[in-house]
Amino acid sequence: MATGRTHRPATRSRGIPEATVARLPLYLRALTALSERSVPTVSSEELAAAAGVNSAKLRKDFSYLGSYGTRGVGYDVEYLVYQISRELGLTQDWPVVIVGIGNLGAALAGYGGFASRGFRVAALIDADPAMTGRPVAGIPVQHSDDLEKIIAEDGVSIGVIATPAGVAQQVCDRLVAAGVTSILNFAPTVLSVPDGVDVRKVDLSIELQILAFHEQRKAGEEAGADSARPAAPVPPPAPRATAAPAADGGRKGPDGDVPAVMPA
Amino acid sequence: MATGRTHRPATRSRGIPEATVARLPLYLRALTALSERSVPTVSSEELAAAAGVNSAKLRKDFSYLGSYGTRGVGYDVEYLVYQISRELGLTQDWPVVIVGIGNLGAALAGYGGFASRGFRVAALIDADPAMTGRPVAGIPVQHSDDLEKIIAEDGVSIGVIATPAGVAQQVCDRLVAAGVTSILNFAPTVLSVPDGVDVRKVDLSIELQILAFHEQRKAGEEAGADSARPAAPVPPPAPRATAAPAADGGRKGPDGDVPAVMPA
DNA sequence: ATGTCTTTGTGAACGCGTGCACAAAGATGG
DNA sequence: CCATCTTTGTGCACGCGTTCACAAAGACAT
Repeated sequence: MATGRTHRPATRSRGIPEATVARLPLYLRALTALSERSVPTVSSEELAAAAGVNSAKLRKDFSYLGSYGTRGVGYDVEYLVYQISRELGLTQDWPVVIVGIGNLGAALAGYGGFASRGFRVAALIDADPAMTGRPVAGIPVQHSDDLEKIIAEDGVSIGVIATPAGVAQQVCDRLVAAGVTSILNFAPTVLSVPDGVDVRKVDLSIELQILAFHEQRKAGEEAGADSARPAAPVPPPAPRATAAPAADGGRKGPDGDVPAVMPA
Repeated sequence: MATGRTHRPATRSRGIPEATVARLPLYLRALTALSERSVPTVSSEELAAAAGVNSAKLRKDFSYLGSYGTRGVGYDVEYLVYQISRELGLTQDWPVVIVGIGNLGAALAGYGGFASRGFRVAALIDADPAMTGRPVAGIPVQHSDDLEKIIAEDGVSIGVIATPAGVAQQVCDRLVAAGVTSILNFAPTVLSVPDGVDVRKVDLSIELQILAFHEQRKAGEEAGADSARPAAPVPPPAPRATAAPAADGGRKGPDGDVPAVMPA
């Protein structure tokens, strides 16, 4: 799971719960597949199975959008595809910039799932002059000096950050200052942004750590009870005299995280 | 946000809530950064700010692990790093295989965040014979014919799927049959797995779609009220005579999704 | 030793999300 | 036109997660 929204604590935007919004793309994908097989209608049961969710949940989700089903029959596939697309804002074109063209940035640039959903890679941006002009996935990389100009000219409102963690906040600041109001962050850092800007983050290592937790549980289910096998349990240490004030200069935050996503 | 667990509906594993488990890696990252700056202790307030969460939430999260703080002082950084690492199972070595070495698979193979958290890339596997033997991120790619052998020999229990959507379920089945019990799925498909196997998925395009939803809302906040600007609202269509049975052959599911993550 | 000050740990209230179960709606057949 | 059958849409209850607010615990100064 890529996690967390940032601001907008629980403000269900106009009656559509966040949890529902997060599932709409799932339904859309399943519906698109059905559409390509020319299936005219689906029941909530079938569609729920295809999307991997509960059918009651799916019906309730759709009920937030309106009454688009027909009792005794199901949902019209094409119509539902359109309605969900419209609700998600995919009927319009969304120019996107990707900043940080390392391995990950390059993978994102070539990802087919974007274009097919109305997202258009407007520009690839990297700080390395050696990258400038080199085509990645058919798009020439531009230097980060031109970041503001690119965003302004193309009217970009969505930015993807695939830089090393150390520079992610700076990049974020520049994107926001230039007019970007939605950011997808792949750098392992907590970004701070002003109100009105949405941030979603994807941290690959976090997902693995969650899996490891469950894996460990499965392994230790019927084994050694609780005795610490590793060497040093380290008893609760004697606290130092003065608590470190940890004078953090403003909001620069914990940028210097260990590994960078990409050496860019 | 990478989303969703699959099975184990809400079974809080041994008293630690899922939501808390999902945040532990976040705390660990912030603590590691502090540790590298040789900060001896942190208050819940400071650490919460660094991790981007509420301080009360953080304290409650830690309370599930035990009473590791000192009132009036805060938490000992090193000790907490150790405790969280142990809880997440990061004190042991986790061999991981990555299947599907396209752009994304290659990016994952070179991702520094894995090794530093106790994850070791045991093998890279791809179905393309042309890839076999070629080193990616210093690790030679092996052919998928040897998948079962590799998993058995290395005792791999965690698999990463970065293949095109069309083959993800087959790959998943082979991984599970070979003994893998945790899967991180990057392919845009719903994987079906037997009980006891954990699946987490990361869908890049879903994250963007969620951002687009909020972006659209922000844009249309004070504009045209509800009148559909796009061309075809498509009135609720006249339903066909017979509902399509959509005879789905078993659980193969909606594999043929539009774009593949990687042409591998 | 006593008082003050800081910070943890948690009881309790609240809100969101989920899932059950069923009534209403419509299709279909006679 | 009526009966039956399917499937939606939703009222309701329950449980998890979040947040507030505060008492208890310990550090520190005098």
